[in-house]
Parts: sequence; structure tokens; C-alpha cells
Amino acid sequence: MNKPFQSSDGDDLLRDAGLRVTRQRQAIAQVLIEAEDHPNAEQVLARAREHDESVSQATAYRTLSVLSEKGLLHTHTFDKNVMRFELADRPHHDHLIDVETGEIREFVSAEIERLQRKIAKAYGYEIVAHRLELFCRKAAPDETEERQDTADLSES
Amino acid sequence: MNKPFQSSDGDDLLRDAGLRVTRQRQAIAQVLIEAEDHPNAEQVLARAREHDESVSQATAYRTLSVLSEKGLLHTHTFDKNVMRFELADRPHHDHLIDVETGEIREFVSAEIERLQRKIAKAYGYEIVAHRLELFCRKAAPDETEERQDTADLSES
DNA sequence: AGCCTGTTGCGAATGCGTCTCAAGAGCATT
DNA sequence: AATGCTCTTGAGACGCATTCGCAACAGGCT
Repeated sequence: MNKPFQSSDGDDLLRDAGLRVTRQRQAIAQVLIEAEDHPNAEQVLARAREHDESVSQATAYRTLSVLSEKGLLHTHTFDKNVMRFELADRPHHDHLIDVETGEIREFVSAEIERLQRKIAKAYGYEIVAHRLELFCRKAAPDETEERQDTADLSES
Repeated sequence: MNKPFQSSDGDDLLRDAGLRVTRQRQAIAQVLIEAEDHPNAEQVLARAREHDESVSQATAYRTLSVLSEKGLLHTHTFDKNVMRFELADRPHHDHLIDVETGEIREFVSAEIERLQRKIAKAYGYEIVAHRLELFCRKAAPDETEERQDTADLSES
């Protein structure tokens, strides 16, 4: 009945973070598991309230914050000043943001990842985290036939 | 006497943005031209006040904001919640942030840029802007000999 | 020199996120 | 199922970066 993969269970997610399982946190965890986008705190709160209307803003922020610290949640700031969240157990990917519509597509490029490591290493560093975001607009149409010869892509 | 390249003159920068040249804005423009780091609004304000102590916080924010909108200034948010600024006419580069010290190094990789365009194109988009940030920590020492065989690098 | 209009400084306001604290609820135990 | 220790909660105050409102001020074209 639930998703057959990943942190399918909200309670597990919370326990993994070393948190007590409360109604409010269950609601929030559920929202994160069900989310197929990158909701911000306000959206997480609104959706969590559909499961349990008693969830407060403070609890939403606190829970998101703890889950991030524990590494179970990844954060993004595509638009300045609002933080967006996404479960960390999702496969790694970078983001392509349509600046006209705000739509966000995910992609991975093993080749870019490799070059990133190479660059970091050249400076004597190792990568702890990275952020790659492409802010794009729809190109002139009719030229989507390039799509197929790009083996280095995948969607999530 | 001035830098022989780029927007060497603050007045030009302001006029390019379609702004009246005022003492306060001259002070701010000068700060941006002289900056070799990525100052945030507070730092820009403090430095501008060394040139003209009458510069107010509101004017600093307003000027930075207009220059950004006009595309003459690029903004970054390495650490969440504070915006950092950098003149747009600087050669393009990405950033490597030392998570321990906060030090920021700049680099460019033509190869990564190429792959980015390829990916965007594959989805039918063209890149308007991008952001690539590597959050790193110093790797185990003694292995800096990799440094030389990486032709795809340059510092700014 | 004078006028029109863009700019300024001040302080108040906004917005996202965090903190305080007393009341409430997990959950390990009896 | 009752107990109790401790973590968690909701409500509102608070913090901080940034923006706004407005009356006084000052570019810069004539």
C-alpha cells in the first residue's frame, strides 16, 4: 500500500533521526515522503496540517531543521531566501530551473560529477557537498532531436 | 592610475545602469570595483562609508539591488540568508568554498560549462545563468601532485 | 539659476526563521 | 494501565537581512 522503496515509513524516518514519534512529526514525515517536488517550509506546514491540523509553524521548522542536521533531508535555495526540502535518500541529482515557469527538472551527469571531483582534488580538497543549478529558458523549438544522443542523462 | 580594464570607473558603472551619479552611489560603486572578495551588503556599506560616511543602509541596499537587476552585479548566497555581491564584468567563474575556513576560491572549467549547455539543450532549454558551488574540506595532504595534470583550471 | 524628477536618510515594516517557556505527551518501566 | 522522566508542543516574542514610506534633498537638463 505504501511505496515499496526508500524511507517508506515516516516513523522509521523519525526514529532514524533519534526523534520521538509524535502525531505532528508523523504528519510532517508523511508529507516529505509523499512529496514529488521541492516544497518549502510553508508548503510542508500546509500539507502537514491536512494530516494533522494541530501542527504548528514552530514544530514544522524545528522538525525540518533537525532532519536536515541529521542528514535525512537535503535543503536547497533556488530562489533566494526560501529554503526548500527534499528527502536525502532520493538518488542524487542536480537541478534545472525554468526561469519562466519555476518548473524544476532533475538531472544527473556522472561526467560533471567526475570533473567536479577532479577540480577539487587539484586544489587539494575533497567535496563535502555541491550545488549545481542551471537557470534556463525554453530554447527555440524544433531542435529536440538532440535529446537522444545525450547518454549522460537520466531523470529521477 | 586606475585599473586599465573592466568598469574602471564608478561613474560609468552607474550611468550604465541608468542611474544618476550621486556621492553615495559613487562610494558604493568604488567599493565594488575595488573589491577582490565577495562582500555582503553590510560589508559594502561599511566600506562605502569609508569613502562617504553619509551613505545609509537603505541606499546601499537600494543601489546593490538596482545594479543587480540591471545585470551589472552578480549575487551569490554561499551561506544561506546573506547575499554577496560581485561585479558582473569579471570573467565568469564558479566557486569552491572551504567549509572549515569559509575561504572562497574561484575556478572555471570549460568542460563543465560545455556539459551544462549540452544537458540544458537535451531538455530543450538554453542556460540563462547557472550556479556551481563545491563545498569542500582540505583533503589528506601529500597528494597535491595531481595539481599539474589538470589543464582545465585557472584561478582568477 | 530653476525646475522636474530621481534620490536620500530615517525609522518603521516585512518576511523567513528561531527562541522562550509553560503545558502536554512519548515511552520505558512498574 | 498508572507513573514519571524527559522530550516535544503551540503561541507568541524575537532576530536578522532586506524593503518600504515619506518628506527633505540634490542631480542635471534648460
